[in-house]
Amino acid sequence: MLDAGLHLLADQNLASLGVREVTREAGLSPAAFYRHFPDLAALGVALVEESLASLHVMIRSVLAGAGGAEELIDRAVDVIERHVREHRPHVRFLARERHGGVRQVREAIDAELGRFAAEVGAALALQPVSRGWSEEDLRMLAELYVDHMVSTAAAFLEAQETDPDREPRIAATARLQLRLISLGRRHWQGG
Amino acid sequence: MLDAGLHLLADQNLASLGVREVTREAGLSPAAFYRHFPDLAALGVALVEESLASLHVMIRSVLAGAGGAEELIDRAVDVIERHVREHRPHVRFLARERHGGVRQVREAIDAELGRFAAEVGAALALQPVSRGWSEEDLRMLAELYVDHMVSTAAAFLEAQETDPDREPRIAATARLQLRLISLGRRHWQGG
DNA sequence: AAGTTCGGCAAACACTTGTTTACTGAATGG
DNA sequence: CCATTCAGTAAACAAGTGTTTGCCGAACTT
Repeated sequence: MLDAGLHLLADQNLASLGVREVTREAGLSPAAFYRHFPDLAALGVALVEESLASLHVMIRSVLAGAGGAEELIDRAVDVIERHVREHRPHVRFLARERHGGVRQVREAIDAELGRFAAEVGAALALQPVSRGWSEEDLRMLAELYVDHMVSTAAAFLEAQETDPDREPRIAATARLQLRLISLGRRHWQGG
Repeated sequence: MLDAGLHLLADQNLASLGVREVTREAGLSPAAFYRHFPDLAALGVALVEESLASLHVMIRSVLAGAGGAEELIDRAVDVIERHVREHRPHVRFLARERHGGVRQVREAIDAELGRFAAEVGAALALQPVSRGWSEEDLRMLAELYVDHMVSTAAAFLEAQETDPDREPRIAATARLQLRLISLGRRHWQGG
């Protein structure tokens, strides 16, 4: 049933999804839906959780494994690109519903992105470059990285669906931007 | 009729909007809708144009007027915050439909954001800090700024609607991030 | 003054929708 | 072996949907 919903959300958004539509796609009767969810919003929240499991795995695989800043940047962009390709429906769902019409879902996504930023912040604190950084500065940097990751993922998504030739250019741009941020980071002093 | 649509899109998204719904809100008969638009998608595109007029004004008011990097950053964040407050429905519409379910609208928004980036890039090229920058580097910097502006605007939007106390913190974070980017910019050498 | 466009209406068409109800078979547990 | 939960069904309900059609008055053009 989650799969059916996710499939329909390829070119629709949650608020315009119908109970009957979902059950039809899943090959079930309309009433069957209510055996599993009270609402369509509930189905949405379930999809958020499903989507973020894979995201957490991804972020760890970026932060783990050492290497200089350059290697880390390259690996990050590669991982994002591959993740979007391999989990397109989930990523699309997140991009679409992050500012979508269903409050519960919006809040679930935002809360989880916040946890992401915290995780990234903790990882940044361990790097030598961050010696002497205040909590606030670390947090703002982590948020900058997360926002950048989200934007990049969304750009990959759109490119993969409409014009795959644009993909390398997006990757190149993202790498340059990360390099610039990392440069600013090295010269940062006090908030 | 545009106003009626915009008002309904406060807690709905375009794909789940109905012709009858719009005309009812506007105090007209359903058939009247088709006198003005063939589709709901067309109404969406019209709203995009309406929304971006005010945005263009905003961006010029940031780029105009000289001043050091610090003043420019402060003014940019202020202008964004005020713009979101004064054009909330339009901004919400853009955030929601940027990755929404209606292809035509998505494309219209993306095209316009691209033009934004070009405009910002041209303005950046005039600043002394950008001497020796390649076209590609300027473009990626402009995109970074535009993406950051979009993220910040979305954050303001959510904060203003759910918990206005968070607003100053968002502004502070955005300023720090812009400062860090501007730092990276000063130390940039060659792509 | 005659004609034409413009923006509006009511009514009708055939569907689709969310949700509830009462019912059914299969698995599960004591 | 009996009871209970589980996951499913069909049928019905009232209400809402997109779109077309034919009609109408006002405003503009010539």
